[in-house]
Amino acid sequence: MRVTADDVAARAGVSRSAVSRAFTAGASIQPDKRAHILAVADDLGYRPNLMARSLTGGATGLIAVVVGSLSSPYESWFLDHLSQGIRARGLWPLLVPVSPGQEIEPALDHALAYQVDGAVIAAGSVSQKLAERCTANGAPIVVVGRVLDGGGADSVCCDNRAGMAMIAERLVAAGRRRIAWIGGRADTFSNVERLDGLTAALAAHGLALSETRRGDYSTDSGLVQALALLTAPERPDAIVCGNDAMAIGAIAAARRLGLRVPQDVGICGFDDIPAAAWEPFCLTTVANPVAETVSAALDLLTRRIGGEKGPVATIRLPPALRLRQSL
Amino acid sequence: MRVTADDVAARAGVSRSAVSRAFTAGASIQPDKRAHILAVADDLGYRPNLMARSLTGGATGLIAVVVGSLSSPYESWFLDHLSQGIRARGLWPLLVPVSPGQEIEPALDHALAYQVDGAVIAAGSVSQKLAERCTANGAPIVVVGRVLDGGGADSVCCDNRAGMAMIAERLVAAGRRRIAWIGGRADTFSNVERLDGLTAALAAHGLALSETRRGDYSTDSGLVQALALLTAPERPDAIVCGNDAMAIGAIAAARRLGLRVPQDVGICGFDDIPAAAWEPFCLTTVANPVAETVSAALDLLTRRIGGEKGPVATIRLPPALRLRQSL
DNA sequence: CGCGGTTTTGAAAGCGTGTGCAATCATGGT
DNA sequence: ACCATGATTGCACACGCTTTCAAAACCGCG
Repeated sequence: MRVTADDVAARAGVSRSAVSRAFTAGASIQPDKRAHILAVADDLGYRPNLMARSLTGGATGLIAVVVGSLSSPYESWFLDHLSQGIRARGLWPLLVPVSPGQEIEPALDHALAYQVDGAVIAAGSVSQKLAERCTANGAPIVVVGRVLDGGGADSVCCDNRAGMAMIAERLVAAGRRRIAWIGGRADTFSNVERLDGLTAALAAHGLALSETRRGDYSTDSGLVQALALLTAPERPDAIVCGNDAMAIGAIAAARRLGLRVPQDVGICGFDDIPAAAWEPFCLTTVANPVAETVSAALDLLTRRIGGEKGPVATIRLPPALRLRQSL
Repeated sequence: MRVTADDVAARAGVSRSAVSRAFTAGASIQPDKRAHILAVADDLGYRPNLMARSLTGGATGLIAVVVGSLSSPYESWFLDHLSQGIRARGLWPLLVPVSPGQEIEPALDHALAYQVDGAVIAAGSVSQKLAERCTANGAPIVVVGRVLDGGGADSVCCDNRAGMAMIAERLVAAGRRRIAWIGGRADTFSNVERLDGLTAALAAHGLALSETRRGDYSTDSGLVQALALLTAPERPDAIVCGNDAMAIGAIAAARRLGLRVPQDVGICGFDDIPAAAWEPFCLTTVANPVAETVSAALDLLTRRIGGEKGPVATIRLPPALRLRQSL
């Protein structure tokens, strides 16, 4: 039923080896014979079975992409860049979606069983053990958006502290005094670094956060937490959010309460997702260098796949302040 | 280097077949022997090579997912549901991203070479020829968000005309008279159906579109086109957009011009993406039943993969009006 | 025409797994 | 104790391809 290399060989009157060589660039085969074989193959609708090929070749051309809830604007924006980057390198993204609560390990295990050549991990927590197991299985990984403690894997990540320092400068310049924070899940790497960075930068100016609250990085949670902050007796004059989605929710909260942004309350986020620039928001935020992150991560990964040894690399990419109108 | 079934067999003192059977549910093997083998396998970090397995088994467990630009909110929202649904069925999504201009065929060809068990196509145009080739290659496809003319493949799609009829009712009920349209790319299936549906439904009320413009389904294009409409000498009192992203842009345009929504101009979209409900928008729109679409599509697909013959199915899912505040 | 040297070529040995088949083993009934 | 029955087990082949290796074909030149 399925047309194989043998069928093509028989039809073209050559051996199966010849067919294989016809499809292998740079293989030793007479040009006109190759042309003939390719013609016959095309006629029969034959394409080499990549599964079988990878059985001997060693490489599958698949990259596991571990990613969180895709309806979040940041994740999908990132995945867009990442998947294009993977394809641009002649590889294919095998999607491994993990829900926020889910364990990453069984899912990644399954992907490894597909003999992926490598993995980009942008969600979930990865232990050093897991990282080592992947490498041992011949699938180097690169972690994105966080840095592994043990240093078990290459990682590339935005410099969250530097970004927050920029925001702190801006807050001080704008004369804000009561500054509140809405973070994401407490154990998240980015949440820890961003909160820590903001606290440190404010302290350098003799300021401290007036209040901290916790959302879940969703717009809705930003709305809820900001409402709580803005209806309290002592209202903050600025709210810094752990990401843009929550900041957008916070702006909605301010509007609902009839407060003007930024006059009554300044609001800013982190990431600079496309929606941040939308007119009703005009969010002042810190641009997470997604394109650079993706290309650095894939460079690292392909180099490892190519067999490069050496110590784990940790790349920190500099963010940039995007001054719009919300702060 | 890589640990294989032979290694496990040698270490456990059994034949390789036994190892294979230990990992095959329902295979004939003594329970305690299976347990022992699994223990040894776990110890050695062995997992069956799915590439090799699929070589004999015939199925890979991979589903190709052809999807357009993921930074668009609708596409990513859809992919979120779809990828979860695929995994929930024990399958894995192989991502095939295609940029708007790109041809779908070469990309899908490559995915077929990976011996995917099936494909969900949510972007690009698929000819009947292509559909047949996929089926011939043992990879049934299901087209989502449009219906193939020739009927070469199963498809599931929202009833765009019914959705637009609901919007037309609402427009009439709200007393709108000068109604403008901002569509997407002209040749898109959804664009054709939605525009056609709106025109027909308005005609039934003796109304016609005052003006039609064309964006590209992005928020920015909605903004641009709406600005043009709203600054023209005869301003429309309602703008219907081909999707929510453009409607959001249209709202931004109205705000920028100091027009009140919906008092001065009513605006509505299509899809009911998560952002449509965000407070500054409160977009009146038509809910595209994404969850139902995904589950219907995957049901169809798995049934075909299971070998079900029969005529192509075309499932039309009913949309629902979401009355918010923009119209 | 013969010969060393350079492609081309096909046979065959894998790659890691599932599974049909025949052999083996345990079980229970007589 | 013996045989029929059914559960287990291992061998060997198949899956579709790449690649090594040695044989074959070709080349120009003496």
